[in-house]
Amino acid sequence: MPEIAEVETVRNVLKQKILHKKIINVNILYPRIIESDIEEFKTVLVGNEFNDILRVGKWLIFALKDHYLLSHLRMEGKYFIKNSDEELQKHEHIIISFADGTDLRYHDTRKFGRMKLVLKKDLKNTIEISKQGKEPMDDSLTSTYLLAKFKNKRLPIKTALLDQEIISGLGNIYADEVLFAAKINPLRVAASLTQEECERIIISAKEIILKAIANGGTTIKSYTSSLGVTGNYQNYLKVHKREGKPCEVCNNKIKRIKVGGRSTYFCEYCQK
DNA sequence: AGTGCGACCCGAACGC
DNA sequence: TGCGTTCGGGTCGCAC
Repeated sequence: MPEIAEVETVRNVLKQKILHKKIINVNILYPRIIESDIEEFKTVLVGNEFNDILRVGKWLIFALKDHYLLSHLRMEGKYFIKNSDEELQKHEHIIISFADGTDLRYHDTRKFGRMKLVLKKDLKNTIEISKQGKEPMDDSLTSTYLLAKFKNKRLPIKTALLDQEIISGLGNIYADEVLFAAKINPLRVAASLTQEECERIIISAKEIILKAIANGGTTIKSYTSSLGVTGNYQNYLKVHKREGKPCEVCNNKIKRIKVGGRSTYFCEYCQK
């Protein structure tokens, strides 16, 4: 599933491929992905061009003339660049055609991804963007900030790490990896964490996310990177999808449990 | 306000 | 083999 590192990888690759190309057609095969009015969506895009691609948390933000196109990949959203004469594949739901004979195709097996248009001046007030918390690589993500956010949270720290309003961009894979690196049990009540433990979470999150971005993200069963880019970070995962395998630190078996309805992998000896 | 859970989807994994 | 069932996972909306 695309988390912050995967979205950043997609952003970097797309920036090399689609900027400043004139959009000549938009074909919407599965309208529910688009939360804006469908006709307005087409009208705004056709004749327009992408000038830049930004990112906030897991949201990709395509800059148009007066609008931003927000795109969330959820679990399985991918973008492909193909020649316009190539046959449509199953699960290609949104086709944006450029004047140079290529397409940007949005592919989403589960149809969970979402897109919407906002006026540029409204971006910061858009609920999806304004609610995002601090990103792992943001210097203003401090232990004091985390401590305050966790103060009234009675839920497990694992669940709190998935809350995009606290830390923006972590998903199920990196939340497990961060807790392992920080040596914190995923079931600990968020409000019980000390400032020192919050510090360890931040240090681990920065390290893991930066390394994941440097490696093009993680390629696992449910998320094969698009655009021919294959991430390598799966080679560095310490706990995720490693149930029953030995912990690299203490050699005990990695456990898998459910936390807040989500699969959670951890080492019960290293993470207290 | 914080928390928990079903809904949204469909391919893969599983059970028989 | 082949069929039916269950599971997963980010986020939202709703109930408590």
